[in-house]
Amino acid sequence: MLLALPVDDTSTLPRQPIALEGEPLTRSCVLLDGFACRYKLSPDGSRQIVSFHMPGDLIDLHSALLKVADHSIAAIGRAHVAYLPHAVIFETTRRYAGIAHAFWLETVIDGSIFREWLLNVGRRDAYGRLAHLFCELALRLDSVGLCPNGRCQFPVTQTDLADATGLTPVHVNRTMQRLRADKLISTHGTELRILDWKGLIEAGSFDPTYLYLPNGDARC
Amino acid sequence: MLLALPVDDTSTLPRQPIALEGEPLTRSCVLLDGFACRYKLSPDGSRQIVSFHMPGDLIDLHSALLKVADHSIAAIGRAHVAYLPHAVIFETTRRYAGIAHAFWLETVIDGSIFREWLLNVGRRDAYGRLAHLFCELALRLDSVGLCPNGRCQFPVTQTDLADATGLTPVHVNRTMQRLRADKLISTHGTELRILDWKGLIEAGSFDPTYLYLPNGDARC
DNA sequence: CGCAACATTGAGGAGACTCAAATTTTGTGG
DNA sequence: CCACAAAATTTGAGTCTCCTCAATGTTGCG
Repeated sequence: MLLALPVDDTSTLPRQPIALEGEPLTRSCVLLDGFACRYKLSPDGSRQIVSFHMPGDLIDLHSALLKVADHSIAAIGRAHVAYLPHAVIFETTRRYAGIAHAFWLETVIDGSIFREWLLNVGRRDAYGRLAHLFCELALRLDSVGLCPNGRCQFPVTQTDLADATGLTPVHVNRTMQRLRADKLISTHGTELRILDWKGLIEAGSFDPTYLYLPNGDARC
Repeated sequence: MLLALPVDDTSTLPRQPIALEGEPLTRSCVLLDGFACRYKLSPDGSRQIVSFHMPGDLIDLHSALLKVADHSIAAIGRAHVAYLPHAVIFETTRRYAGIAHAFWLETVIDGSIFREWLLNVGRRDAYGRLAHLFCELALRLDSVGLCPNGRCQFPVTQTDLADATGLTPVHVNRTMQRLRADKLISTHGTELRILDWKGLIEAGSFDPTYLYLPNGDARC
């Protein structure tokens, strides 16, 4: 549905920024293929990833209402993106109330995920944080058919995971070793496997309600 | 403007929950007077406050699009709230495109603040986290005239601050003593005073852009 | 005046960090 | 298909921020 709208451009990117904090905003990004993340930089140089995105995600729809970006977007691994001009978004919402509603809902769910991340970073230890994050990502991937049998392509590095969970890469590494030793997950190159859904959900005290997935929570 | 809409009810509350996670949603809350916060509970009982609210805030506008609440709302100290039925919200957005746009923008800014909080909790130490939080709250209060000369009524307890910053009350206490010793803030009962705006902004590496305040950032 | 909530203090422990180096994997070009 | 460089992962040792537990002041309110 989204792709039926006239998009501005399409491009492939290795691991580069797609949009930068502080830039004026004229269009939103649709992720066609690969992974991406949004992140903020603190003045001292450390990075906080605030969301991960997978194929089909309209990454920064909210930018349509803002003049300046408060965060950056970067590809993780290789990615394809399309650009949706804000003018198109507004024209569409003006014409179709249903789509306007859907866009608003998208923004609302975005906020719900941020709240859950806040709980994750603020109140869980490293083991729980990573378990929770893997639950979320695997479930979201599964909901678009990209995680059959608990296996998915997962180009996210341990440094990325550290920046998303508020930990250091070293500690992420040691914690993932525990997750593997406990037979909750395994990694083979860039492939991630969920070995024990139930255990992972418990380790991360994961409840998928906040994702508001249409097809529900088959795995939970 | 908002208060010209027909509201459902009004009530005063000591420190009780106004809305609970998991409840079905039929109306949104407008805070008329006092302070409130939104929070999530993790299964092990710890609490993460995800936002603070001050008079005039439409606290959970986003709930209009959701069937179930993913968080709770509680008053901090005494508070007055009005309830805005979702039906009224939808009728209004259907009739007035400008208000629909304003509502969506409200949701978008809400998300921007969550992203900044994620950076705060994930990437700053206790001293910076509290400094940043005080900057945000004082500036938001100032923008509605509730923090003249850097003084404001501030009924938020140290336990609340701990739940908002991902720290423990004990550590918040010790850190606030440092903020006071460094002459950045002072407290007198429930009154909070910003003694050194510049110092506080630097300590919290605070940049108010993410708040998208209409009247700008007089203090920064 | 007395209870309850809040703020403060102390001592000890643990999770996470820093720094630095080694090892493995990945990607690229010859 | 191999060699090399760059990136990512892994390991080790030592440190520090922040946490836990527990007790003691302090303030607000009925």
